[in-house]
Amino acid sequence: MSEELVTFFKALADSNRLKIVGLLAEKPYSVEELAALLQLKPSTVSHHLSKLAEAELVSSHAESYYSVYQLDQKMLEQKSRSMFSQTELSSVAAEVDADAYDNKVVKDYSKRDGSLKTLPAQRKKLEAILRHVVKAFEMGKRYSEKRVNEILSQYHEDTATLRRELVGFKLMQREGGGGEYWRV
Amino acid sequence: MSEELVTFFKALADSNRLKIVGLLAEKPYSVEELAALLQLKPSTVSHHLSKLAEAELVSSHAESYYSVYQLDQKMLEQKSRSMFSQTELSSVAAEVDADAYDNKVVKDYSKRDGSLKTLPAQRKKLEAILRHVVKAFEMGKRYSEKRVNEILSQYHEDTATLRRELVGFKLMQREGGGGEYWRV
DNA sequence: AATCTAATTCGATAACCATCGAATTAGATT
DNA sequence: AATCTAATTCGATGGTTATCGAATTAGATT
Repeated sequence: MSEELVTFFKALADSNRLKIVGLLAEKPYSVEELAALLQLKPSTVSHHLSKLAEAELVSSHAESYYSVYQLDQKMLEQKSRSMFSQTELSSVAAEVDADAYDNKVVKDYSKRDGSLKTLPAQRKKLEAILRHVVKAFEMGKRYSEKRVNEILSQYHEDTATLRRELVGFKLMQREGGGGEYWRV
Repeated sequence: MSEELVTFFKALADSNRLKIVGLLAEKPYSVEELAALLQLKPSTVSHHLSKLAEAELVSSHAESYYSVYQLDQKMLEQKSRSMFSQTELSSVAAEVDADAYDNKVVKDYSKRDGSLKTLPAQRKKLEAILRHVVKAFEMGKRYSEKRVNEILSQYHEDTATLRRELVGFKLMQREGGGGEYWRV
């Protein structure tokens, strides 16, 4: 889950919190000192520190009256190294529904009964539609051109175009002369 | 100015924008495609992309109907390398008023007339007060103990403690026998 | 030229969040 | 034990921002 990454960036997406990190990079400070330096109230600084702690960027220990906060340098280095690694980025991308685009195109171009209003002019959208349409054919089964047209006609009257494009986009194949089609 | 850093982190501090970055890491996408994939409206995605562009994380070019956005990998690498460098961190810290802590302590312990309500019990605060008090003495000039007490008395009646602590914290020095003091 | 299509901009709304002050808690000093 | 101090928590408030729908713009296709 990329929740952790969001927490990390949110923690640093505030100028006062960045200043806190900058100060703690020099040496540890108590809440009171930070508040005085940043000219904020202790309660506000406490709030900021809890956000930084949630991202594991700082930790604290008691020291007489004070709770002294220090920067977790390890975390900082680790994050800056791994943050934009290929694995990290693709794990974030993995969270999106890869079919959402096709689904939307199909939805936009379909009528209530499942037939198509029109055939999209744009290649990408046409391809999405064809990926949908081709599901009407069973894998490994052979169809005559007549049967193909019957099936396609439930989507759109222009079965010739659909048939041609399905082959063109290599979603179906046609045997040289016999006029037999199959899904690939 | 750390404004740039804040912009950078703010740009990534949103889960949908992170997903966009994750997707663009694979390949370029149009606004419409991103909107379908994230199940957001194009106007919303446009908004997100403009934030990412402001941080120079993405750029776009027109392509037929679409404006196709791509990730600026250079920027990503550069940022992840320099983000937490010592120079970057200390430049952020440099924006805070280093005297703000002393000023606050002095303010908290001073009455309207400039004299001190009490002497702080905590070392750090006492030190801040002493750094303030010592300014009443000219650099390079010598003072008799009697004169020192006169000057200190405008801050607090316990001149003996003040005098002793000023020497203890090495803000003033005292000649062995003669009883002369000077600021250091 | 007329028409589409996608992108952007704008205004409105709801959710989020930084900040504060007051009240409470935790802990140390006396 | 009583008192003091700093930290935290809580509630309220004002400012920010993610999201949407409508209107507009920019550009390509016909």
